Amino acid sequence: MPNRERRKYSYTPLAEAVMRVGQKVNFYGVVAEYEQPKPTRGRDLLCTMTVIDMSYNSPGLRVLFFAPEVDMMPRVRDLGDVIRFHRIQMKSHLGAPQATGNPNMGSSFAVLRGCEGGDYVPYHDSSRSGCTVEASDRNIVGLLRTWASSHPIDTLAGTSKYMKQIKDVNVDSYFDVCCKILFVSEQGAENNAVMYVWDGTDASPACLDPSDQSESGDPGQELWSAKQLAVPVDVMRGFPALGTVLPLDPSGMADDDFGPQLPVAGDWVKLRNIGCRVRKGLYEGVLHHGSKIGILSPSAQAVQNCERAYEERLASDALRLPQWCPQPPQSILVTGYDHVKVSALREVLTYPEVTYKFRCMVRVMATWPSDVLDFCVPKDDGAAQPRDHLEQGDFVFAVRLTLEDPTARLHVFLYGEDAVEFFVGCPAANLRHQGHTVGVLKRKVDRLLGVTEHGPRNPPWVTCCLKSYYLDKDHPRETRRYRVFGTRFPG
DNA sequence: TTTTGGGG
Repeated sequence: MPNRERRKYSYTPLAEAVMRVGQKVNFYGVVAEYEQPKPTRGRDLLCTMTVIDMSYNSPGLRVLFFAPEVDMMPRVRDLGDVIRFHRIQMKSHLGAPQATGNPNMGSSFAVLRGCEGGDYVPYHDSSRSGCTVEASDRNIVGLLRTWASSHPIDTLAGTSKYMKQIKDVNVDSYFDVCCKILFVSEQGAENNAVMYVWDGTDASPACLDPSDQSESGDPGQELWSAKQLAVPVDVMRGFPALGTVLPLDPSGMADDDFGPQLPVAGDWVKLRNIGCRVRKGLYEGVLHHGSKIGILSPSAQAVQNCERAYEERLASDALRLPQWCPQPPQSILVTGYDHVKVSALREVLTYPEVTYKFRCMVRVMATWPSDVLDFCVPKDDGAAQPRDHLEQGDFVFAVRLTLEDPTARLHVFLYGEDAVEFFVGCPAANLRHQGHTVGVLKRKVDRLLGVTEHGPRNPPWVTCCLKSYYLDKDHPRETRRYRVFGTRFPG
């Protein structure tokens, strides 16, 4: 544009910018923290970030950028990327400098990759006609890239007094968590997405929330027997084998039309200021208006720590066990296959072969039927006769157990001879005529379910063997079922 | 035009 005078911008080092409270400034910076656009109580969306440069490396400058639409605010892909702002307002908040931008007051931005040797074309900018990058701009960007390559930006990310791992979450307080997004589902008529997040650790067994009580007379069994996660098995197959997958409800962050800008599967994020609740005996993360979704680089220390710890877990027989089961593990159930590696229930659920055998460390959350009186049913060939005319030998155990470990819940069947072996000394019978057997069964089942005189149930960790099978050989995966075998409850 | 949120 030789015949038009080009506006010349001067860029202020951050150390100087923070001295110019009340003025509008232009600056370049390296993004050290970035939180996704989210709704505000006002008309605009807000995205926040911390930028640094060689003059102002720590703690960096907080930038708040408001805009009515997501596309009008900087969409930073990775920490360490370079950002340029024009006409951004310097302010002070509680003694700390901060900058606010808003297209309404003429603010504009351009974001470029942060890696050395990268090009000088912004991958996102606010100008309709494309923004200008001159030789002086390339110089600044190059200097920042070189400087950033020798200054890990990671020091800020992943540390706060609120930081928790998934194994330590509880309903009592708000917290932060660094985690990987495994899956984001659209579901329900409200089109509410659910995010499923993971950090390689195991959530503790949740106490049944009093507000989570079922209204039926059944003491909570129905809740406990609910299957987990509305995640298709094919999706779950892509999940890591171990570690809790925590569902996260972002709807509390929404404001009328806008939800938060959600990350996608595979991203690592730092969730800030989130809560937790218990639904059907399982933890669920909850975002609220004050929550934030910050991005993390795969190279971030927090991410590396998660991945390294997880690799260690995978490789160690002892660390593979649920993190909340007693060490060394003890079990009131006995299996004959103690040398066999323990599988997590997610591995059982996603195993590629449909007929297979596993050993698991689980808790028995519920039985169905819930009354041991109904544990035995007439065999098929006797079903036509009145129940009272049947011989004892005409009955068979048919019980469904809900098993839980930190990775999944699973319905398994305890049937026939496997059940007779399991209950040791309690043959199948018309239990309505077998008071003694019923008493023995009831005591065993109560111990399995962790029933106590008063207070919430707390099922003990037990080892058990499972085998998978199918009902229809033409559709083995669709009709896969699981049975307990090779497992005894002596005493 | 000047909010919103501003780490808790």
